[in-house]
Amino acid sequence: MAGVSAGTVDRILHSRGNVSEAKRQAVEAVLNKVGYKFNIHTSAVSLKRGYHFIVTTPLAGEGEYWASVSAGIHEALEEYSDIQILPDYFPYDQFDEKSCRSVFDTISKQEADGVIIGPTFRKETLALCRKLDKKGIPYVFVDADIEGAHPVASYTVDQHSCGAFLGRMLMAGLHEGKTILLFRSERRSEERSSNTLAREKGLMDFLQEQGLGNQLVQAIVPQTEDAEEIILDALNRHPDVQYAIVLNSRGHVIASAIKQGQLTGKIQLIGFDLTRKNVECLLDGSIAALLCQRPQLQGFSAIRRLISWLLYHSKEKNERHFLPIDLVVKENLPYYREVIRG
Amino acid sequence: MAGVSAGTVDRILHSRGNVSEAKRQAVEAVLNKVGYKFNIHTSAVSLKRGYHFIVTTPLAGEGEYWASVSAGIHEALEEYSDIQILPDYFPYDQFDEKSCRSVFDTISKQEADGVIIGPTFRKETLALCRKLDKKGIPYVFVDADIEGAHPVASYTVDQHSCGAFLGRMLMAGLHEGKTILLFRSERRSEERSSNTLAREKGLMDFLQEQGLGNQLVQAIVPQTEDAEEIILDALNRHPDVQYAIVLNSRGHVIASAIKQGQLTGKIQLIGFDLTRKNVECLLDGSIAALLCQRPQLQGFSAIRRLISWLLYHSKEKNERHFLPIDLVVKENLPYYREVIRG
DNA sequence: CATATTTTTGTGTTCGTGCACAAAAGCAAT
DNA sequence: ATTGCTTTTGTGCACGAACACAAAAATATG
Repeated sequence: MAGVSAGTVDRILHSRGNVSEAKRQAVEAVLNKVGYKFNIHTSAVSLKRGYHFIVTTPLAGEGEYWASVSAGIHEALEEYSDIQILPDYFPYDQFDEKSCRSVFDTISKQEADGVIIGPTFRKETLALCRKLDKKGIPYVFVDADIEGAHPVASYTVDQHSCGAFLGRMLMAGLHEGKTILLFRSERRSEERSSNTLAREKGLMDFLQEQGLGNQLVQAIVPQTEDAEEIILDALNRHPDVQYAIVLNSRGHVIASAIKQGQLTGKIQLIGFDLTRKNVECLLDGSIAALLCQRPQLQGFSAIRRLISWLLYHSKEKNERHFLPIDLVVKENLPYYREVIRG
Repeated sequence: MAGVSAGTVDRILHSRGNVSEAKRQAVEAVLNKVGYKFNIHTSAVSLKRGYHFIVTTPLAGEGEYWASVSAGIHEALEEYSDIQILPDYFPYDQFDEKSCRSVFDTISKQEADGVIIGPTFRKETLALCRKLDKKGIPYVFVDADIEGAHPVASYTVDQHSCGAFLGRMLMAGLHEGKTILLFRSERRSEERSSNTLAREKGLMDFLQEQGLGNQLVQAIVPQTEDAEEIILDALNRHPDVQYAIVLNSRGHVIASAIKQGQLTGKIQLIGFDLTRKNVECLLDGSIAALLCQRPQLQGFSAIRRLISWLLYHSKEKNERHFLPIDLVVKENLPYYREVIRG
């Protein structure tokens, strides 16, 4: 080292103050010259403290979308196992505003070093974020971004592009005089997830642009017991349908109706997300293709970002990361299982 | 700790011997109980040595396939910058066996702690691997695997599935009475890359299976100056062509012929690999879609694996990792740029 | 039994980092 | 110049890991 003691260097690196200007410059010059790089891992060792992370997302059963986010979180904790992190899961019901509110309420009373939020309800999420901002607790969004909040980062997918991507796939395969049947859930517009809405807009915009707008028809999928019957009915009412599409991860519901009606192969079903049920349908041919986000990468990245936020000194906020959109069919499916980095 | 000194634990962890059976068992019991996890980063600090890695792949210009592999290697070195690694690049000419032989010869004379090989020529690669085996130097394959060698791991793509994937995409979009035109390079079969051959087989098998075998015609792309003319000629000779396909990364060559002949939009061109030139064609519409491997992930994973091989104690060989195959079109392209983990 | 040899075990130092505390230097008031 | 206070700087220890070396215990040889 050039001139001073380790203590002084430490004060400079952490900007703890009480350092003379002369020495500061001298040390910084040396740091630059030798290309000093902060070592996050030895730092973690030396800090010898643990971190408490809160993860709040819609509740997910095994094999569902949010379970993959958790899997990514788990992988990151494994990868960074030299940094002691205690994750605490606070799932909420994505169809119940009240559940969300009460869970977020509990969270805002917790002590935490970082929070990962998979947001659904805008108002509730903003309220939580305000409280976290006030406490100075960093948070990261996965799957969706909420405007007006100030997360350290967000890891999402551009759903509008996602819809356009679907549009292109449909356009590429659509035959003369054939139509596309869009299945949508029964819920009112305000109640549908913002992701689904954005996908729909992306799709519609694309089809309009390409002059295919009038080749799309719609059908409603009810939440009731007789859904299958109603789906089959819709399919039969539209004999020209070549493509059936679903903009959320419930494509397998349509798939079972298709299997029921022995329409497999006649109708190409395209859905979203590599959930276990969808994968099964992809394998048996009742779903032709799935558009996928990378939920695991979202979870992985979120943890990674919180760690670097807490341990690094540079603190710039509001990064927006858009992750890739993948197209998965039977042939490339085996290689999409749980891959973050090979 | 329970009973013994740090030195003894150290001897046990490294199986350095000279430890009494009684203490060994006692210590191992404690390690299990407290869930001991080796910390690779502090280990690297205290080892205070650097590692010398050799990277040998076909020579790549900026924006080409192998440049992405290097980018992934670079990212890994950045991520693991607390472990001192000196990479040494030894590119060879992928179309010249002799160049490869002489480069591999040089490599086998070098001192190295690990080697990353992007293989092309089977015989030359096997010769190199034998020498490395003898010296006990670990090596990893990227992009392609060579049978008979004993790499620590390989990070490749299942090219047969890749061809089948392409087949499915073609089948989904092919109209009645239309054909597929496959452009292939002039080289003799033995000289074509094994990846390209495997893709071709995967594609052919799929089309046969689906009864579409007779809808595929072929044309040769020469390496000469008048390639464009010949390509255009082939396209004009086959007025029924809906899809043009190229199984290597030279799709942009066909694309410029298509632009020249003002056939953009009339003929759907599908190629391989997100090289800079191909990306440009994707953006201007002359290429409809690209099937992509994840060269960056290959490079990243290779470095990562060599590090864990050198620093961890468990040493199992011959892992084969098959990475995903992605479909990229204009709409999802922006999100595929240089993503390893967001 | 004493000594030599081998095997087993413990200690001390190192790395990069964080932090508490001690030491030194600077400066003002007496 | 001495005292007291603040600002600046240095020292020592900790963390988990690696390794050289010293110390102690066990065993062999005379």
